[in-house]
Amino acid sequence: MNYENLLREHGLKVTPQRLGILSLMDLYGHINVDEMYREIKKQFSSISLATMYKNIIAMSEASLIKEVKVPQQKSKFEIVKSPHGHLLCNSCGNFVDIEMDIEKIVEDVTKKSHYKMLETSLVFCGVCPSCA
Amino acid sequence: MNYENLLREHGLKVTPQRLGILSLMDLYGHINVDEMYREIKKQFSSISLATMYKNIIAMSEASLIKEVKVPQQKSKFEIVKSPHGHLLCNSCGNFVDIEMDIEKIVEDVTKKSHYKMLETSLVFCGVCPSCA
DNA sequence: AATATAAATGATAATCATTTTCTTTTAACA
DNA sequence: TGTTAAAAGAAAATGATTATCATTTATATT
Repeated sequence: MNYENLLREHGLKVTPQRLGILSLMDLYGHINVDEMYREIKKQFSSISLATMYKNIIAMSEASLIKEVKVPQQKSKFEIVKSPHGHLLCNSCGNFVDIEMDIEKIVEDVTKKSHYKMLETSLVFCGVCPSCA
Repeated sequence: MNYENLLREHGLKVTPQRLGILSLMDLYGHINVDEMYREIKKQFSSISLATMYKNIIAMSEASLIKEVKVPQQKSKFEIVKSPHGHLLCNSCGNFVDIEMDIEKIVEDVTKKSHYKMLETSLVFCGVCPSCA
Protein backbone atom coordinates (compact mmCIF):
# COMPACT_ATOMS: atom_id res chain seq x y z
CA MET A 1 0.00 0.00 0.00
CA ASN A 2 1.27 3.45 -0.89
CA TYR A 3 0.63 5.59 2.16
CA GLU A 4 1.87 8.79 0.52
CA ASN A 5 -0.70 8.59 -2.22
CA LEU A 6 -3.36 7.53 0.23
CA LEU A 7 -2.78 10.70 2.22
CA ARG A 8 -2.63 12.92 -0.87
CA GLU A 9 -5.79 11.42 -2.32
CA HIS A 10 -7.57 12.34 0.88
CA GLY A 11 -6.26 15.88 0.86
CA LEU A 12 -3.85 15.43 3.75
CA LYS A 13 -0.24 16.52 3.91
CA VAL A 14 2.34 13.79 3.97
CA THR A 15 4.37 13.74 7.17
CA PRO A 16 6.67 11.07 8.58
CA GLN A 17 4.42 10.73 11.61
CA ARG A 18 1.36 10.07 9.45
CA LEU A 19 3.22 7.54 7.37
CA GLY A 20 4.25 5.82 10.57
CA ILE A 21 0.71 5.73 11.88
CA LEU A 22 -0.66 4.34 8.65
CA SER A 23 1.96 1.65 8.37
CA LEU A 24 1.21 0.55 11.92
CA MET A 25 -2.50 0.33 11.20
CA ASP A 26 -1.77 -1.60 8.07
CA LEU A 27 0.61 -3.95 9.87
CA TYR A 28 -1.70 -4.63 12.81
CA GLY A 29 -4.97 -4.49 10.91
CA HIS A 30 -6.64 -2.98 13.95
CA ILE A 31 -4.97 -1.03 16.71
CA ASN A 32 -6.11 1.07 19.64
CA VAL A 33 -4.74 4.43 20.74
CA ASP A 34 -2.50 3.07 23.48
CA GLU A 35 -0.95 0.36 21.37
CA MET A 36 -0.45 2.85 18.60
CA TYR A 37 1.31 5.35 20.83
CA ARG A 38 3.53 2.69 22.35
CA GLU A 39 4.55 1.44 18.91
CA ILE A 40 4.90 4.75 17.16
CA LYS A 41 7.29 5.96 19.83
CA LYS A 42 9.71 3.27 18.75
CA GLN A 43 10.03 5.09 15.44
CA PHE A 44 9.47 8.66 16.64
CA SER A 45 10.70 8.76 20.19
CA SER A 46 9.61 12.37 20.66
CA ILE A 47 6.21 12.20 19.02
CA SER A 48 3.58 13.96 21.05
CA LEU A 49 0.43 12.21 22.17
CA ALA A 50 -1.42 15.26 20.88
CA THR A 51 0.02 14.76 17.43
CA MET A 52 -1.21 11.22 17.40
CA TYR A 53 -4.71 12.19 18.45
CA LYS A 54 -4.81 15.05 15.98
CA ASN A 55 -3.77 12.76 13.18
CA ILE A 56 -6.29 10.13 14.09
CA ILE A 57 -8.97 12.79 14.00
CA ALA A 58 -7.75 14.27 10.72
CA MET A 59 -7.55 10.89 9.02
CA SER A 60 -10.94 9.86 10.36
CA GLU A 61 -12.56 13.04 9.10
CA ALA A 62 -10.96 12.45 5.73
CA SER A 63 -12.43 8.92 5.77
CA LEU A 64 -9.00 7.42 5.38
CA ILE A 65 -9.29 5.51 8.62
CA LYS A 66 -12.26 4.41 10.68
CA GLU A 67 -12.95 3.89 14.35
CA VAL A 68 -14.31 0.48 15.25
CA LYS A 69 -16.18 0.35 18.54
CA VAL A 70 -15.83 -2.98 20.27
CA PRO A 71 -17.86 -4.29 23.22
CA GLN A 72 -15.90 -4.18 26.52
CA GLN A 73 -12.80 -2.79 24.83
CA LYS A 74 -11.15 0.37 23.69
CA SER A 75 -11.98 1.43 20.18
CA LYS A 76 -9.71 0.19 17.46
CA PHE A 77 -8.76 2.00 14.27
CA GLU A 78 -8.39 0.54 10.82
CA ILE A 79 -7.66 1.79 7.33
CA VAL A 80 -10.93 2.14 5.44
CA LYS A 81 -11.70 -0.69 3.07
CA SER A 82 -14.78 -2.33 1.62
CA PRO A 83 -17.54 -3.15 4.13
CA HIS A 84 -16.90 -6.14 6.35
CA GLY A 85 -17.70 -7.49 9.78
CA HIS A 86 -15.45 -8.06 12.78
CA LEU A 87 -14.79 -11.06 14.90
CA LEU A 88 -13.50 -10.84 18.45
CA CYS A 89 -12.22 -13.70 20.57
CA ASN A 90 -13.23 -12.96 24.14
CA SER A 91 -10.56 -15.33 25.36
CA CYS A 92 -7.37 -14.28 23.58
CA GLY A 93 -8.53 -10.91 22.33
CA ASN A 94 -7.79 -11.72 18.71
CA PHE A 95 -9.66 -9.31 16.49
CA VAL A 96 -10.06 -9.88 12.77
CA ASP A 97 -12.10 -8.89 9.76
CA ILE A 98 -14.71 -11.25 8.49
CA GLU A 99 -15.99 -11.11 4.96
CA MET A 100 -19.73 -11.51 4.87
CA ASP A 101 -22.68 -10.76 2.67
CA ILE A 102 -23.45 -7.39 4.16
CA GLU A 103 -25.45 -6.34 1.10
CA LYS A 104 -27.98 -8.99 1.88
CA ILE A 105 -28.26 -8.18 5.56
CA VAL A 106 -28.62 -4.50 4.78
CA GLU A 107 -31.29 -5.31 2.24
CA ASP A 108 -33.27 -7.17 4.92
CA VAL A 109 -32.91 -4.35 7.42
CA THR A 110 -33.85 -1.79 4.79
CA LYS A 111 -36.99 -3.72 3.94
CA LYS A 112 -38.01 -3.77 7.59
CA SER A 113 -37.03 -0.25 8.54
CA HIS A 114 -37.24 1.81 5.35
CA TYR A 115 -34.04 3.56 6.38
CA LYS A 116 -31.62 4.72 3.72
CA MET A 117 -28.67 2.68 4.96
CA LEU A 118 -25.25 4.29 5.00
CA GLU A 119 -22.98 2.18 7.15
CA THR A 120 -22.91 -0.86 9.37
CA SER A 121 -21.02 -1.88 12.45
CA LEU A 122 -21.17 -5.64 12.85
CA VAL A 123 -19.11 -7.19 15.61
CA PHE A 124 -19.30 -10.85 16.58
CA CYS A 125 -17.85 -11.97 19.88
CA GLY A 126 -17.07 -15.52 20.86
CA VAL A 127 -14.26 -17.99 21.41
CA CYS A 128 -11.85 -18.68 18.58
CA PRO A 129 -10.98 -22.24 17.53
CA SER A 130 -7.54 -22.25 19.14
CA CYS A 131 -8.92 -21.05 22.47
CA ALA A 132 -11.84 -23.47 22.43
CA MET B 1 -41.77 -4.47 34.25
CA ASN B 2 -41.11 -5.13 37.91
CA TYR B 3 -37.78 -3.50 38.64
CA GLU B 4 -37.64 -4.74 42.22
CA ASN B 5 -37.79 -8.35 41.19
CA LEU B 6 -35.41 -7.70 38.34
CA LEU B 7 -32.82 -6.43 40.79
CA ARG B 8 -33.41 -9.24 43.27
CA GLU B 9 -33.21 -11.90 40.59
CA HIS B 10 -29.81 -10.55 39.66
CA GLY B 11 -28.59 -10.54 43.24
CA LEU B 12 -28.64 -6.78 43.66
CA LYS B 13 -30.08 -4.80 46.54
CA VAL B 14 -33.12 -2.73 45.80
CA THR B 15 -32.55 0.98 46.27
CA PRO B 16 -34.63 3.94 45.15
CA GLN B 17 -31.75 5.13 42.96
CA ARG B 18 -31.53 1.81 41.17
CA LEU B 19 -35.26 1.72 40.61
CA GLY B 20 -35.02 5.20 39.15
CA ILE B 21 -32.21 4.25 36.82
CA LEU B 22 -34.05 1.17 35.60
CA SER B 23 -37.28 3.00 34.99
CA LEU B 24 -35.42 5.62 32.95
CA MET B 25 -33.75 2.96 30.84
CA ASP B 26 -37.06 1.27 30.34
CA LEU B 27 -38.77 4.53 29.44
CA TYR B 28 -36.12 5.69 27.00
CA GLY B 29 -35.19 2.29 25.64
CA HIS B 30 -31.58 3.46 25.28
CA ILE B 31 -29.91 6.22 27.23
CA ASN B 32 -26.39 7.48 27.67
CA VAL B 33 -24.66 8.46 30.89
CA ASP B 34 -25.20 12.20 30.52
CA GLU B 35 -28.87 11.95 29.65
CA MET B 36 -29.33 9.53 32.48
CA TYR B 37 -27.70 11.81 35.02
CA ARG B 38 -29.65 14.83 33.85
CA GLU B 39 -32.93 12.92 34.12
CA ILE B 40 -32.26 11.05 37.32
CA LYS B 41 -31.48 14.30 39.12
CA LYS B 42 -35.06 15.36 38.55
CA GLN B 43 -36.11 12.54 40.85
CA PHE B 44 -33.07 12.46 43.15
CA SER B 45 -31.73 15.96 43.21
CA SER B 46 -28.77 14.99 45.37
CA ILE B 47 -27.78 11.78 43.66
CA SER B 48 -24.05 11.53 43.17
CA LEU B 49 -22.53 10.96 39.77
CA ALA B 50 -20.42 8.26 41.40
CA THR B 51 -23.54 6.46 42.55
CA MET B 52 -24.82 6.43 39.01
CA TYR B 53 -21.58 5.08 37.61
CA LYS B 54 -21.32 2.48 40.35
CA ASN B 55 -24.84 1.32 39.68
CA ILE B 56 -24.30 1.13 35.96
CA ILE B 57 -21.23 -1.00 36.59
CA ALA B 58 -23.01 -3.21 39.13
CA MET B 59 -26.01 -3.77 36.88
CA SER B 60 -23.81 -4.43 33.87
CA GLU B 61 -21.75 -7.00 35.75
CA ALA B 62 -24.96 -8.65 36.86
CA SER B 63 -26.07 -8.73 33.20
CA LEU B 64 -29.18 -6.81 34.01
CA ILE B 65 -28.24 -4.00 31.67
CA LYS B 66 -25.92 -3.83 28.69
CA GLU B 67 -23.71 -1.20 27.13
CA VAL B 68 -24.33 -0.57 23.45
CA LYS B 69 -21.43 1.00 21.59
CA VAL B 70 -22.56 3.26 18.80
CA PRO B 71 -20.41 4.71 15.99
CA GLN B 72 -19.63 8.43 16.51
CA GLN B 73 -21.63 8.57 19.73
CA LYS B 74 -21.47 7.96 23.42
CA SER B 75 -22.37 4.48 24.51
CA LYS B 76 -25.96 3.86 25.37
CA PHE B 77 -27.32 1.51 28.00
CA GLU B 78 -30.35 -0.73 27.76
CA ILE B 79 -32.06 -3.35 29.87
CA VAL B 80 -30.98 -6.79 28.69
CA LYS B 81 -33.46 -8.56 26.48
CA SER B 82 -33.38 -11.13 23.73
CA PRO B 83 -30.76 -10.55 20.99
CA HIS B 84 -31.60 -7.81 18.50
CA GLY B 85 -29.92 -5.28 16.27
CA HIS B 86 -29.91 -1.50 16.48
CA LEU B 87 -30.80 1.17 14.01
CA LEU B 88 -29.42 4.70 14.20
CA CYS B 89 -30.62 7.68 12.18
CA ASN B 90 -27.57 9.82 11.47
CA SER B 91 -29.81 12.78 10.86
CA CYS B 92 -32.15 12.96 13.86
CA GLY B 93 -30.23 10.64 16.15
CA ASN B 94 -33.18 8.33 16.66
CA PHE B 95 -31.95 5.01 17.99
CA VAL B 96 -34.16 1.93 18.07
CA ASP B 97 -34.08 -1.82 18.33
CA ILE B 98 -34.58 -3.86 15.23
CA GLU B 99 -35.75 -7.45 15.34
CA MET B 100 -33.79 -9.56 12.91
CA ASP B 101 -32.84 -13.14 12.30
CA ILE B 102 -29.61 -13.04 14.26
CA GLU B 103 -29.56 -16.83 14.58
CA LYS B 104 -29.13 -17.12 10.86
CA ILE B 105 -26.40 -14.51 10.60
CA VAL B 106 -24.54 -16.07 13.50
CA GLU B 107 -24.83 -19.45 11.85
CA ASP B 108 -23.20 -18.07 8.72
CA VAL B 109 -20.40 -16.43 10.65
CA THR B 110 -19.86 -19.57 12.70
CA LYS B 111 -19.58 -21.64 9.56
CA LYS B 112 -16.94 -19.31 8.18
CA SER B 113 -14.97 -18.69 11.35
CA HIS B 114 -15.48 -21.76 13.54
CA TYR B 115 -15.81 -19.47 16.51
CA LYS B 116 -18.13 -20.44 19.37
CA MET B 117 -20.32 -17.36 19.17
CA LEU B 118 -21.42 -15.70 22.38
CA GLU B 119 -22.77 -12.29 21.54
CA THR B 120 -23.30 -9.87 18.70
CA SER B 121 -23.25 -6.13 18.32
CA LEU B 122 -25.07 -5.17 15.14
CA VAL B 123 -25.63 -1.48 14.51
CA PHE B 124 -27.04 -0.09 11.28
CA CYS B 125 -26.67 3.58 10.52
CA GLY B 126 -28.60 5.51 7.93
CA VAL B 127 -31.36 8.03 7.44
CA CYS B 128 -34.80 7.29 8.82
CA PRO B 129 -37.95 7.65 6.69
CA SER B 130 -39.10 10.90 8.31
CA CYS B 131 -35.68 12.52 7.81
CA ALA B 132 -35.37 11.31 4.21
C1' DA C 1 17.27 26.00 -5.14
C1' DA C 2 15.35 29.70 -2.12
C1' DT C 3 11.13 31.49 -0.11
C1' DA C 4 6.44 32.20 1.53
C1' DT C 5 2.72 30.32 3.96
C1' DA C 6 -0.51 27.41 5.69
C1' DA C 7 -0.55 23.45 8.19
C1' DA C 8 1.62 20.04 11.33
C1' DT C 9 4.32 19.07 15.37
C1' DG C 10 5.45 19.04 20.18
C1' DA C 11 4.96 20.59 24.89
C1' DT C 12 1.87 21.80 28.10
C1' DA C 13 -2.29 23.07 30.13
C1' DA C 14 -7.15 22.51 30.22
C1' DT C 15 -11.15 19.89 30.02
C1' DC C 16 -14.07 16.04 30.43
C1' DA C 17 -15.14 11.32 31.85
C1' DT C 18 -14.62 7.80 35.00
C1' DT C 19 -12.89 5.63 39.18
C1' DT C 20 -11.32 5.60 43.87
C1' DT C 21 -11.54 6.67 48.62
C1' DC C 22 -13.73 7.38 52.70
C1' DT C 23 -17.52 8.67 55.68
C1' DT C 24 -22.43 8.37 56.38
C1' DT C 25 -26.68 6.16 55.45
C1' DT C 26 -29.69 2.37 54.35
C1' DA C 27 -31.55 -2.33 52.84
C1' DA C 28 -31.92 -6.90 54.26
C1' DC C 29 -32.22 -10.28 57.52
C1' DA C 30 -31.83 -12.36 62.01
C1' DT D 1 -35.54 -3.41 66.67
C1' DG D 2 -30.47 -4.34 66.04
C1' DT D 3 -26.70 -5.82 63.23
C1' DT D 4 -24.12 -5.86 59.26
C1' DA D 5 -22.72 -5.65 54.71
C1' DA D 6 -23.61 -2.98 51.00
C1' DA D 7 -24.93 1.43 48.84
C1' DA D 8 -24.97 6.43 48.68
C1' DG D 9 -22.78 10.77 48.64
C1' DA D 10 -18.89 14.03 48.50
C1' DA D 11 -14.57 14.89 47.10
C1' DA D 12 -10.22 13.79 45.37
C1' DA D 13 -7.62 11.18 42.06
C1' DT D 14 -6.90 9.23 37.79
C1' DG D 15 -7.24 8.67 32.85
C1' DA D 16 -8.41 10.06 28.31
C1' DT D 17 -8.96 13.52 25.05
C1' DT D 18 -8.80 18.24 23.39
C1' DA D 19 -7.13 23.04 23.18
C1' DT D 20 -3.50 26.42 23.06
C1' DC D 21 0.52 28.28 21.35
C1' DA D 22 5.27 28.62 19.95
C1' DT D 23 8.23 26.23 16.69
C1' DT D 24 9.02 23.49 12.74
C1' DT D 25 7.98 21.54 8.27
C1' DA D 26 5.58 20.26 3.79
C1' DT D 27 4.15 22.16 -0.25
C1' DA D 28 3.46 25.49 -3.83
C1' DT D 29 5.64 29.31 -6.03
C1' DT D 30 9.05 32.02 -7.49
